[in-house]
Amino acid sequence: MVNITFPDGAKKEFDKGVTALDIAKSISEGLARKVIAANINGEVWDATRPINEDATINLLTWNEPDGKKTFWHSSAHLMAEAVEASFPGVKFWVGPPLDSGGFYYDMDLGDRKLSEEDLVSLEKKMNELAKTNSAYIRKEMPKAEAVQYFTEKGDEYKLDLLSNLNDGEITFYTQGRFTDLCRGPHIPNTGLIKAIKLTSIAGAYWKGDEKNKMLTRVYGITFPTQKELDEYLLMLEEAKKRDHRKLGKELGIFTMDDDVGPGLPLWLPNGTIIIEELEKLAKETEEDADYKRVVTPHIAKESMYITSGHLPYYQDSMYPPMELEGQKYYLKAMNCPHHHKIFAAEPKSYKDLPLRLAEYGTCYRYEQSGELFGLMRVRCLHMNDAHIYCTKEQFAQEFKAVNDMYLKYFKIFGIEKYVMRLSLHDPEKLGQKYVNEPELWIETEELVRNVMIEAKIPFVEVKGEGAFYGPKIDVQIWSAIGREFTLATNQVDFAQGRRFKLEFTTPDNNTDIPLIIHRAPLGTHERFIGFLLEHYAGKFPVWLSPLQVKVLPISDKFMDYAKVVASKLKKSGVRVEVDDRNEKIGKKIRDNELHRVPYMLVIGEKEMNESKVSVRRQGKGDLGMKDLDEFISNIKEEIINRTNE
RNA sequence: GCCGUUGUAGCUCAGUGGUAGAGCACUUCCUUGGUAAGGAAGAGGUCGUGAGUUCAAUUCUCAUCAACGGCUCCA
Repeated sequence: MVNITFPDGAKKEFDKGVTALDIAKSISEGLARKVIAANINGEVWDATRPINEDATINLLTWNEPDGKKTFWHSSAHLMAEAVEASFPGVKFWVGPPLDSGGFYYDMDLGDRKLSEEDLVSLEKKMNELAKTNSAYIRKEMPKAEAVQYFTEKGDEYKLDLLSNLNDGEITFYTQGRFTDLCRGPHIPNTGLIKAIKLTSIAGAYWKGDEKNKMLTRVYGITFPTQKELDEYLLMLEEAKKRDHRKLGKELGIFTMDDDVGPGLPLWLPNGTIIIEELEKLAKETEEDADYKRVVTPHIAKESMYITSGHLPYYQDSMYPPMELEGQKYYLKAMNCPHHHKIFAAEPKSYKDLPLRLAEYGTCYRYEQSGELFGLMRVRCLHMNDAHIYCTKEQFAQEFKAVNDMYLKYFKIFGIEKYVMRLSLHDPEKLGQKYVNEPELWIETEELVRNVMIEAKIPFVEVKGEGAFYGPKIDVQIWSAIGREFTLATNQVDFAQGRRFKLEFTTPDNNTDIPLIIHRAPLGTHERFIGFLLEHYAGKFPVWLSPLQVKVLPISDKFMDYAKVVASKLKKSGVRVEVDDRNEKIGKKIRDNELHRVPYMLVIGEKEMNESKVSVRRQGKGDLGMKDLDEFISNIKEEIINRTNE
């Protein structure tokens, strides 16, 4: 007998060799039908795997993340079975579930290419195979036997996987006619997979290394019911409507032009208003925090980027140099070297520190063509940049002050869905991707970690995401279609101060090198506005909205009064236009609702006679008649307070 | 940069080996209408670009550019 402990602490005895599925059945048939896998002593197991020792059990269904993952991983196997049936000789690499939902499988199809039609027929095949209710059968295998199996098959990919596994930890899974080397776990049988959608075909480098062969990756998603698949597809449609590329065009925010070049957005008048509002916010905030503004050129000589160390570490991301008078000049990809030169322009004392130099700097980065993505990833960017030069003693407070500034901004914009990431170096890439100062790395990373812990700001740590000159706190966000980006960043730099020979005189009349904080709480205009478009679904709060009020006369009899209203608003500093088209009021409302104009003022006979306006709020409808002066003072307050509605 | 897909009017999209169509937007006219589309007429495209095949190419082939979905890389 084995003792099974349930999540609520209840204990029960079962025969040795009992499975999670048996246990579920002992509770109810309904539950047993829903069980996907089970957490046994903290490890996710097949629901059909015999339990031979006392254990704690947590039955996993579709409602648990691990249940979903198991479901999708098994779906990947089902897809592989369909692929193998359709394309004999195909070799598989790995087929994991995705945190964001669904799964993929990487495969080597030789010279064959998959088309969209292939996906449709594969889906059909998968549905047929699912209906066979084939069990996923687990089998342990000695390493030698496994190696022999794949050697005979000529499967170099699975042999590569096996080379990292030890004897005794190798398992195979078989469902229907498909057998795969797999750690598992899997769902009990294919019949649980009721709704299948293969979403896309893509190339993916083997082991994620661009030097390796490119495999074919097929993405898909599955659900236990058709309804859930339909809902998922609907959700994708909705997400596409939020896409900043679509909204940016509809709302006249930015445009791209082939003659200007890829990744070089042109900011239209509406977008420029948003830029100017953001800069106003940044300048106010930075002035409050005792930053000093500077302005620097867009280019610099090669020698500066040799000094900074950017050329060895960053050259691939910079536009190639132009040669003038025997000198090479680079377009700047970052503002820091220019700012360091400003620091160095005059001798500094400890009394000058912390020195905070701020600039909305224009930078150019030669991003690889395939990486460009609307406004989120571009080649010309305007960075909410500043560099803080401080002593080691001042560092913690300065770094924390930057974090506080982030949080203050995020509150203004109502940004809640983000992850703070402590981005660390990768010791294996010291000297290549990261300056070769192992002790300084550890020391600085600890410094940053402590600031975060003391500030009680939750964060995750990721190795290999640091800047070449030091660790950083990145704010990670997700675009409407689920792509991850760094929105804002707060970086420590222990390297460039020394490289630029930046010094200050200490109280005891010695010299020391400042620590440098690189920070961009509002990231770049490009990415930030791209993000805001999606965050607000185009419905900017009044203070940010390119057009704040549209005056809608019922007919042109009221045009003169409409113009008086508009001119009063304009004099109060409100961005306003009159809809003077020869259209009915319903049409005017519809068009301005679609353009996300926050306030519409309907003007007719009543309003004209009483010096009033009928206020309509975008997305909310008619708010009723108000005195014009009352409306003006309300909206001005909303603008000044940067009310986030 | 790599793999795949796409490229027709300002936007969304039909379509064809014999020099192109719809809806919306736009212009003009009628209409002067009270909270999400009033009516009519009109204008607008050398079908991404370049070459090839053909009597004939927007349609077939190749190249190239760009966008999109991924991979790699990053604010």
